[in-house]
Amino acid sequence: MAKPPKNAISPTREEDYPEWYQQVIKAAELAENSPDVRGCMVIRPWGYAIWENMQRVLDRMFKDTGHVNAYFPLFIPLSFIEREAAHVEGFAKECAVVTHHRLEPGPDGKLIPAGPLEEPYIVRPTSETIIGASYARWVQSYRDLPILINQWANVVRWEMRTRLFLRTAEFLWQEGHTAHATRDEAIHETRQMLDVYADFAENYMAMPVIKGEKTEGERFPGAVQTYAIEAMMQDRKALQAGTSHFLGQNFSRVQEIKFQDQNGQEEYCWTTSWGVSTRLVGGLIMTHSDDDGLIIPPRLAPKHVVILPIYRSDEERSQVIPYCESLKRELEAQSFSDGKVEVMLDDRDLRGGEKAWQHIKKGVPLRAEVGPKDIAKNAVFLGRRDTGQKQGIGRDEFVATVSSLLTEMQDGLFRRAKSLRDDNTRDIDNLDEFKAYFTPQDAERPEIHGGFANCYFVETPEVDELLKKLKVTIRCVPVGQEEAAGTCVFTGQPTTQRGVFAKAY
RNA sequence: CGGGGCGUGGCGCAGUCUGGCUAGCGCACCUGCUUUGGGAGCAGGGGGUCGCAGGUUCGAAUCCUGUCGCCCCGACCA
Repeated sequence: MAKPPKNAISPTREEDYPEWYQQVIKAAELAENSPDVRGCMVIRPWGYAIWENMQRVLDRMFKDTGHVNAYFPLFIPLSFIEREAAHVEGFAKECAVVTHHRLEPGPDGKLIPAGPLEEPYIVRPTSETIIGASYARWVQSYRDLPILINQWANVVRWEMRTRLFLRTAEFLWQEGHTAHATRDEAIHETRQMLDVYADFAENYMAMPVIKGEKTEGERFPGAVQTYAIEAMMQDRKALQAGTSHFLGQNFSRVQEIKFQDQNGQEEYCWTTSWGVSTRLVGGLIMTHSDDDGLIIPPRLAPKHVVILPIYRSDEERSQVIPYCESLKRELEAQSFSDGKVEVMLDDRDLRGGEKAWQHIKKGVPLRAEVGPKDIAKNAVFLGRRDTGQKQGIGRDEFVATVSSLLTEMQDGLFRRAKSLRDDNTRDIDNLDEFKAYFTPQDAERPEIHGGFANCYFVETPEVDELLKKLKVTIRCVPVGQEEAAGTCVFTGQPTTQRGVFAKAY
């Protein structure tokens, strides 16, 4: 009857990490590839609930830093995108274009597009240009500044190869767009939002990140500076989890976003943009989950506790269910993080084992099994998702400590993720070591290897070529590093620039 | 865009080379009984016309032609 101990997810992370990732998403019912629309995903209720929690927390953080929400059109006139040269270069190859506004029956009875548009629209891949057009109309005087607006939206980028949450043709995100009177103020805004993202990643997602600046080659098309937070996944690859761009006056010049300053001088605004997307859900999955499926940090979990009633007869049921319901109410009266403890009572007609496994795979932090034996002792049998630990605990003690237990789990997940990153980060100062670090033992079936490498470097075409060959990228130059002189690992040239290198998603 | 592969119940597949009874199997699903504290067992049951179109044939999932879609590798991917 008892099955041999087995992991819920197959393959394991060690066996095949990319496939494991797919299977975790499937087993946790987070999302699926749309069978009808190429490259797009269906986000299922459990996955969407995680995104909603992310939204709720971030939205409050944005408002606490003075931002307001607004909404701009899904479509952008083709000519808007053309205005900023680097911007065109970056996005032209992956745009969905709307050319008609009507369907008519064709000769074979099938519908064909009709009513061609005078100027085609593109579906926004990002909204700098369409939002900038509004800003140009709204701003006249320095008194109109700053504009601090965020938009929650979907965007479309016609990607060749997609992966659930990490890169999909359509995805959900927020994009902040701000306009300022001075360069310093805009730079401050850019850095402030980078800090907000890092705060969110570390304190809510329990995902340690490195804040850094992107090199020229990795910059947002049209930006003067791009900052990002970079996280390490369990396969030791890097994930860019959020970006904050200082756009200088590049966009304001081509869009005529200008104002009169105190001296009556006409000036162009300094603008910024910043965003995080549903990719964060992918980051959350790959940071914490194990070979039994998803693990959700409690502060973002849609449900913190699932109560699993156990009974054999109607008679037992009539005893167990009321006990569970009152336990649920008591737990829900407890506060956790910035809300209450979220509890679900799972009274579905399924076998106990199967039911328990479903919640394990979905990453619910705590499972409380309650049967007649527990009730006799006024206790529950508690399982922790993060450590796998299970033990009986008195009901009153459980209720009294649930909040601190969740906090302990949240902190533990962060520490575990940080150890993984720290253990797989090293300073490298010679090229042979660099190559060895990033070269798999078995090229046919690459194993988990490498990690983050901190190296002095200069950016040259030859260096880019070598990195490309190794499939390694410069993730960022961390902010707040103390300046020191070193030697470029690749060219031997003296430099003070020190960056984080890694394979990346 | 170049190379390779695949379309058969919800999912995963066999059958195709060598056309032939009513198109099978596993999982999932439904019902009943026995079970139930880490993924249950037995019995019964529902569901597919074989991607699509045309052709060859007494007969096509199977052969031929065309077409559509998807996947993998490469290229590409702020």
